[in-house]
Amino acid sequence: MDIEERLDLICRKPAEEIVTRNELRSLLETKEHPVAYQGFEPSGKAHLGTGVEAALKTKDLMDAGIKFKLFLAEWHAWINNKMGGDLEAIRKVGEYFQKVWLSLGVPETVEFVWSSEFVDDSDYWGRIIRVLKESTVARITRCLTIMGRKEAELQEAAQYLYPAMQVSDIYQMELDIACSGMDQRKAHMLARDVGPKLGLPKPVAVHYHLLAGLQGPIKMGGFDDDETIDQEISSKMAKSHPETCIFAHDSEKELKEKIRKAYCPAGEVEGNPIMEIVDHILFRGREREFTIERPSKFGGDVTYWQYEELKKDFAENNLHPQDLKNKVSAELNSLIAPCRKYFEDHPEYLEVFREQTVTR
RNA sequence: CCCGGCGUAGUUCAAUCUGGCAGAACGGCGGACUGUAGAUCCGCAUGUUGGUGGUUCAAAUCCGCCCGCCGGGACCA
Repeated sequence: MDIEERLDLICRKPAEEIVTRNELRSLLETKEHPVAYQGFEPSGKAHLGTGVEAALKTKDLMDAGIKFKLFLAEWHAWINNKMGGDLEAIRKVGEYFQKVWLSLGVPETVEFVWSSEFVDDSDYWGRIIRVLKESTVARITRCLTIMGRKEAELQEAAQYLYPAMQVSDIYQMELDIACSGMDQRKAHMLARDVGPKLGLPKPVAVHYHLLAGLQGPIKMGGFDDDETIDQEISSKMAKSHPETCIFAHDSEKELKEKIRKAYCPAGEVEGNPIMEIVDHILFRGREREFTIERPSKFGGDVTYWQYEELKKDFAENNLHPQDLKNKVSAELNSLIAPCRKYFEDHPEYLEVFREQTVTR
């Protein structure tokens, strides 16, 4: 695989923003196996974003020859009051997440890293203090939205530690690339701003699209100054709203019912969660066969090879939402089937969710 | 430890002062309209009023105690 092919693989959808593509190219040119990571707060069940998209993107980078670390940020989850702040439960959810990703195709050679592995390292905390000393309170405050909380929920002083910890994580693991959803970009920008001041390299950032919840667009505001990004974060699929969130191991029945109820206005592509799934999960910018079965009275079966063709037909009302939904249900069903199967065979990993109430 | 505020439907809150059938909005569910969903229209259900004891014909409401959350203060050799 040459550099351009590797570059395309890394930048492939659902990737949405690369900071910067040129830096990524020169990284690939100068380093045989750059190191990347993606961090998560273990909390709640994995869904199409935290499970499927994360696994797809991890696999892309690994296929492109990147050494990949999946980081399970137990302490961050604790600060963010996930799983009731119970580190024991958080750890169990982390083990569950490992199985989700592996079942969805992440190669076994991935490295799992836990934040508890280096929280007793003074270098780690020393770097946090150095990051904080290079940052103003205002700057850190603006980063707090990476925790996915609204202003009213940002009341605890411990939360101010969070962005600096995330920056310190990047250097602790000696990463070249920080990969995450668009909602984490402020942490990576902080690392890119502060790192050089501390004599540390700027990480390349790979940010992927946040899938909308099945309810469609929500205008909440307050997550980003950029209106498009703000809407993307506001509307994202969230485990706290299970009826508009497809979990990585939903039953076929649950999956179909959720898709059936999903917001999907005919002819409207923007803010359409079903179209987002087609674009970012099913096509992902590549050519493939995508055959939609239709009764002959509605035009009979139709095959698309590119998302752009499908998008054009949908926008011109030549493709009805109902027919598209049927296809998306079937595709997603087979995509998540291995994950569902894994937890059918290993139900013990789901026990942690039995007693716990869902936390955001 | 002290002072104050608060605790009511899934959620945000009203009703508390002045005791008299516990309500609204949003959300949810069902139906109509759509070859999906949403929107719209029609209809339905929201509940141990934090717990407990008391006063009263009658308590979400008044009184006692307890629990929890929030804010402030005190303590800090």
